[in-house]
Amino acid sequence: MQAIPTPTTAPIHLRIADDIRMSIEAGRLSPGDSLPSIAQLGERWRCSSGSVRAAIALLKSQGLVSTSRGRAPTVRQTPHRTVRSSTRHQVEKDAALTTLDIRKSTGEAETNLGIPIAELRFEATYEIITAVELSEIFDIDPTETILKRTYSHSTTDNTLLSSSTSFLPLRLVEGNPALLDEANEPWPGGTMHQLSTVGVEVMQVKDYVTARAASTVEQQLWKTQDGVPFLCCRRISIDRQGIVVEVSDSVYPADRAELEFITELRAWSNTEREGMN
Amino acid sequence: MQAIPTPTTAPIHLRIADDIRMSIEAGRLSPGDSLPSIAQLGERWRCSSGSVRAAIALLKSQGLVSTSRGRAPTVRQTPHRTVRSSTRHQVEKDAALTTLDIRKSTGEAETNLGIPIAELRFEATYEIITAVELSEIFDIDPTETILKRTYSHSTTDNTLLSSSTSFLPLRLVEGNPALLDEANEPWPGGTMHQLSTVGVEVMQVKDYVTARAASTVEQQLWKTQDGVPFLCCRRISIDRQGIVVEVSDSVYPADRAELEFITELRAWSNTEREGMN
DNA sequence: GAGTGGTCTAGACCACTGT
DNA sequence: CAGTGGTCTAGACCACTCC
Repeated sequence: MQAIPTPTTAPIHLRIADDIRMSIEAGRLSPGDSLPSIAQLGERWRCSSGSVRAAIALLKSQGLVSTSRGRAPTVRQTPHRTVRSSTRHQVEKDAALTTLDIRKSTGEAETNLGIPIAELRFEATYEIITAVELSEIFDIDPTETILKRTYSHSTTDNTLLSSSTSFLPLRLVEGNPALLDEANEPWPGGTMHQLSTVGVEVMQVKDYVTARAASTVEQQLWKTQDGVPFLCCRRISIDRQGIVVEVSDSVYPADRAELEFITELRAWSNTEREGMN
Repeated sequence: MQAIPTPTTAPIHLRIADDIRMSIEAGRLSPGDSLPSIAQLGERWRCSSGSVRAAIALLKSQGLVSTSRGRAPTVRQTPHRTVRSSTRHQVEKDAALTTLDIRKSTGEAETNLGIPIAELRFEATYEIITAVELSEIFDIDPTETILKRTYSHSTTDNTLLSSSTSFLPLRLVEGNPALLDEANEPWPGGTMHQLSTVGVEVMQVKDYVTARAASTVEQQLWKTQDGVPFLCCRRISIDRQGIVVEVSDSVYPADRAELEFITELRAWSNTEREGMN
């Protein structure tokens, strides 16, 4: 990550972008500050506006700069990241066996996204599909049926705030018809309680995290800026018998989200500790 | 994520990009396939090559398409993702109290990046800094000293394969002078064993994961393509007394890495389970 | 209304790939 | 060598912001 000076033989738009990037990293430009206008940069670097635009476009795709019509480019303001913790798994499990009131209130704590509830829209859609690619992960036949549930929260002006998809083998949940009706959402206590109604206790949760660039549609739905990637999280829930009972996919705009995972380690025994060094 | 048709009033480069994206998502174009050349697309859409270039640039920044000089653009091949599991934390802790031979071999298993060892270059650099922004997380004075250690693996042709930075309060480790000499790296057994030599047992590890777009320098160092974001992982290790003993930052190109975190849940007691319904 | 960025064009030159 | 993408220019028109 050392500072390799951009060679003077490099394309002009890369040299311009590098110069601006260095100004930002050195603190000569702070978040919110305006850059020189494209025309001014073109004069300073003695090049056409097209080359300056290419430089600005690069910085936008790297998340360093924002632009909008009629205003000079600005150094991007990064929003605060909300932490989502894996401790929710245990909290939800603990709440699953409590009263309706407690389940309701823990659910509300979870969906607190810093927006007044009145301006929040919740949506849940149920659909029955065949396993196909999910058959491997559930270890079932590709022709078996699966309940696919999609959840989202958005503001009243249609900005997505959360989005996830959950898959449950239909055979597992059809014992309780209430679990097949999306009108029962939001279900107090969430999936952990839903599964408890058909005798399933989740003992282990595996989270798989990666990231990818945003598509144009995602940028519109979440109202994210250029250069903001998405975190993709696949959660696999496993029951007492080691059977995969739920698979859930979530996405988070990476400029607003941070995922916390806590690993408790087994203590060294005293005899081991004595032999240390 | 539904298919909103791009309006015919939208800029031409967005319509072109959307059309190509739909062809890829519908499977009419498979990874590795060539797209029409920029000139051909310009004829088909009756627009200048500049607009087609803008469309292709957008698809590149979204990770869908690759280009290189002299060849038509192609649908990008996604490399396989290597899983890095949080179970390593326990494995390293268990190994810390074993023999030198076992510690060496578990270390080798960890650094197996699918590259012959002979073509792998390991680098470790030690440096002593003052805490400044890290003082809060370590709960120490900003003027206290910290051992900063940077690690990297690269191929013989200078492509980064792994990169991480570790911070240890100097006061914690200066009891063992061997811990202050980078010539002792790679240390068999890693940080867990190093800490054991000064009587520290890590009981809890917290991982914080987010992502951001790649900078130009990172793209060169890791030889990643446009549109590949980086996963950023901050690991905080906590000892028996609840004190933060290590902070470690790692980055991973998101097209090659997937992080696994396993959460074991406490069982419901039998009396609780009987009340289920 | 002056200044800004966004879109688009037509054309030039260069570097690289394949045959 | 023909065809490809990468860089760069000069200029046009439009949409938007701010004074």
